[in-house]
Amino acid sequence: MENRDIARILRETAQLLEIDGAIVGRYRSYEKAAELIYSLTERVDELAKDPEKLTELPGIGDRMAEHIGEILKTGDYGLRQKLLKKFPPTLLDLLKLQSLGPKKAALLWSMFQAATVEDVEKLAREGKLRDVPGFGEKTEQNILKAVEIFKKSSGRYLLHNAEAAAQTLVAYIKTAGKAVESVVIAGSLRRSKETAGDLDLLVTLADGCTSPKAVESLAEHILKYPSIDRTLARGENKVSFTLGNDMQVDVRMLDKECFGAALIYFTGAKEHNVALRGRALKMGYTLNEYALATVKGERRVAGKTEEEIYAKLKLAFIPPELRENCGEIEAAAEYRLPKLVCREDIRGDLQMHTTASDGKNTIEEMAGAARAMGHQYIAITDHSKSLTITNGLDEKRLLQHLKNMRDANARGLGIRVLAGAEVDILKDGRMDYENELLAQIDVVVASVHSFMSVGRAEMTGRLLAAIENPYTQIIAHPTGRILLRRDPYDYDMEKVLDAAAKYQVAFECNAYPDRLDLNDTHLRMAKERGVKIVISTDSHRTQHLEWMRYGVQMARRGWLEKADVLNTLPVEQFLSALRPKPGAATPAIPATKEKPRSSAVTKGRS
DNA sequence: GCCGTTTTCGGCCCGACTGTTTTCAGTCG
Repeated sequence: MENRDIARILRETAQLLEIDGAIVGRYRSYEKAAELIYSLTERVDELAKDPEKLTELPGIGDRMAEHIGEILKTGDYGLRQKLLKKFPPTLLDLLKLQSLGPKKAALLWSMFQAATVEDVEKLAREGKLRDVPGFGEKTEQNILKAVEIFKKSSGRYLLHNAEAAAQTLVAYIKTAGKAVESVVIAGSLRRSKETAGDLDLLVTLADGCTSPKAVESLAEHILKYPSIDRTLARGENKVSFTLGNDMQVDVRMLDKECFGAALIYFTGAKEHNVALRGRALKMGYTLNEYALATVKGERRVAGKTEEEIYAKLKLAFIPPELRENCGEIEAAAEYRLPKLVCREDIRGDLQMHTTASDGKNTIEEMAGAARAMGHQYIAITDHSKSLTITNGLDEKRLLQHLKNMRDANARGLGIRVLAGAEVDILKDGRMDYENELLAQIDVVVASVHSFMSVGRAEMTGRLLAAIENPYTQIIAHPTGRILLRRDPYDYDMEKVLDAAAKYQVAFECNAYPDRLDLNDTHLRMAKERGVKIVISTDSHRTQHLEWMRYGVQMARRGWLEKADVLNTLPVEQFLSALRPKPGAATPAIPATKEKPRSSAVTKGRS
């Protein structure tokens, strides 16, 4: 059983308990257990073989360990089933509606047996909600709006779209003039999470501009932003609104003395903040968005910078990408946080397409753009023959394309061009080209593009077969997810990564903003097994090469260091670090048998 | 249900804001 399934059962139990009116602490312990398990890199079913291991986890006691045991054994949990006899499962959907929480949902159920979003919408349209205790006309309207948003969007946005929206807004807020000291993007965007649900902006006020009146006029300015659709809240130091695409924006305006505390607070993740506050309390401090202060006497201890707050909490500075309460606080306490890979470490890009298949630019154009970005090498990896929709290359065209890439490289483009290919992994796990041909490709990138729903066992076998093929060097976009549109393929990631480690096959961290694949958890799993990562953009035009930074951000979220990422190496070292081809000549001993092939490679490498 | 250099009981992160109330519960991040 996967951790996420266990976490889901516990989370639903927590929500049902809250609807049922359980005391705060009880449902929170289920919530905390769910969050912990969701973010764990070790498998809970493995850990649970030794019950002591489970109770060593923070927030898991004897009782919770028993419950987890029950979930692993039966696939479900008795208390959850019992609560689902009392409340229908669709009631949990209601919690996704803005302004409707567990208390109000429970009330609607008890008064009207309303259990679905449609039920609630009907009640609101009929004007029946306004008379419910604790509701009113305004709440009724808010619920109708929430239903509308619920129906038409997933409520999340791709990282690069959210970033573009945020930057435009930041530039606008800065036009307020001298009242604004700084405007920074916080929230999940600062953590580089692959999708954002909303934008969090932090505005610090310049000296002499902190009076209520000055803040009021700044809020006025912000709310005149032309793309605003609806103002949600307007208080003394906070404004919230939605943009035309329903993206919610929260802006907090604070004194610059609070900057560090506020930035930690608004960067999150919520779970990280909760854990930090817990640590603060144990040390006799209390932490909020204004400062770190002593519990007794409320003496201010820190607040101006994030660094000083982490330092007072006896923690190393935690980079935003790691702030998910996934072990980063423990690591920071022992000063063993990873030194994360950064964009400047990257020397090459190992997946991109040209006009030979479905790309928009030529070999020379891609090479020129990559050189201009400072890359030292690229692999051009057009699609293979089975992927007809992309104009995939058959054997004859591939041979010609390999020659074209090598010729272009030989002409000297100021960047090393490796003659690669993105080869389809067929339904039965065979590769789309015969080994004889694969042997002639400098960098063999393998990936799945078809039959994505074959089932877990078959998909696992398929990837294992691909990895066992001696010519496979990199597995590209390994889970196949398309963010907000397509789920990852289902397969046994542990098993497949173990095989990748055994056969020295690298996994890709695909930087294409719709993919960002592998995700953070899988990257950590790969790192733990010693599987090396290649960050590639999967560019289909020159502009896409810039997306490398999203791949690096994802790699950082996966705790990767420079040494974990192969394309931080100079080209010769990179090639040596890839899985060696069968019978390939080592640099010292030329293999006469392989002469035609190795001479081609040698030429390519010149 | 978890947990302890205040505690084996009684808390559980913390504050802003709204909308309904007439001093505060619920929701949200």
